[in-house]
Amino acid sequence: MLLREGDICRGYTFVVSGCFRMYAVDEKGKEHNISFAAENEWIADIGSFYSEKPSTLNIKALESSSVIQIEQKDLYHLYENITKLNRVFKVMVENKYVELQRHLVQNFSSTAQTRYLSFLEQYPKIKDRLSNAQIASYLGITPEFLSKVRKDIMLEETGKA
Amino acid sequence: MLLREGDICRGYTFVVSGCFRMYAVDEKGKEHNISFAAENEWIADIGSFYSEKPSTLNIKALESSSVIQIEQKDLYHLYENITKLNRVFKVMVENKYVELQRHLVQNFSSTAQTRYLSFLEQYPKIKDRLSNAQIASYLGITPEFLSKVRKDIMLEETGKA
DNA sequence: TACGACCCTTAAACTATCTTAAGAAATCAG
DNA sequence: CTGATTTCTTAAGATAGTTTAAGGGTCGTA
Repeated sequence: MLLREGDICRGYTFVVSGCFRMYAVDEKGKEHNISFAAENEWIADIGSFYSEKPSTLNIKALESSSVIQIEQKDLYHLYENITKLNRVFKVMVENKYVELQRHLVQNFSSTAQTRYLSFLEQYPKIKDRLSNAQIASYLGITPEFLSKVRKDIMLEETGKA
Repeated sequence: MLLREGDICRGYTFVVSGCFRMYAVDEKGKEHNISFAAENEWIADIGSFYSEKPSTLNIKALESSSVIQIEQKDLYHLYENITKLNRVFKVMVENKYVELQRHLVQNFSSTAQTRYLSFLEQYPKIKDRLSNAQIASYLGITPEFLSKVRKDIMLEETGKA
């Protein structure tokens, strides 16, 4: 468990090996995955990190993982000394922002099947390592319905071929 | 029309009077509202602004409005001279980020009725100025269904009272 | 080898939301 | 004030997704 709801996100985490998910818990106690991070990716609650306010999200390992954490003060220190690094993180934040917007729009513009297909494209590395429940939570559907979606896709493919 | 999909968002807009919406257009041509801005609020595609990459969003007036636009170079110039301003914009970006996350989670954790009720709380100023179609687009439902949601809420209230 | 735990799939019944179509209400131009 | 245009509501039928429950596969453990 890297981050718990209510705590302030005090560092960026670089995933060396393994896999993490960032998720929110709603009023009914259900968990909703917002994003994943596997090898060579960064993860953090950017909102909490930069505002230094308590996070509403959780970050948790899905496999036994090893990570490198960079803390706020060290990062800011590096920012000052390495101008390029500043830009790297800036671009990363921008990308996460745009990704979040895309996720939102896609979530109310397309059907679960379409969302699943674009999930497969977007996360080719981890799609086979995640349980059905994790993927379904990211897509905003139940694991049972994900099963059906997969079946329908298979039927369509074999039907066409 | 303040920003058109494909253009780079080159400035922040401060709404003096009137009202704007920021929206995305999906593959089927449907429009999905992401956020609104009325008097004394700022609006911009933050992703495009800071990355200087083409926007995937549009910003359009809902009423005849008057605005003040601050351009990139002027803003960066002000950043250097007024340290406090830097912080003001930083906080604004953080808040928008968190709002976007909340919108996403809420969208797949709660029913249309719940979402509508929290929309009313969140946008008390503009809730009466927006057409049904605009509100429905923000909630991710059809205007017809919004009608029904409203009716159901009324029925529940009178039923209880 | 067998057993239990866990996850994935299937199916049936149910619910939320969409689509279509029509009528009622509000807005606007002449 | 009247007709035209747009927006809002209502209702019926269709679809997407959920819930519940049951059965099958896989894997670790005794």
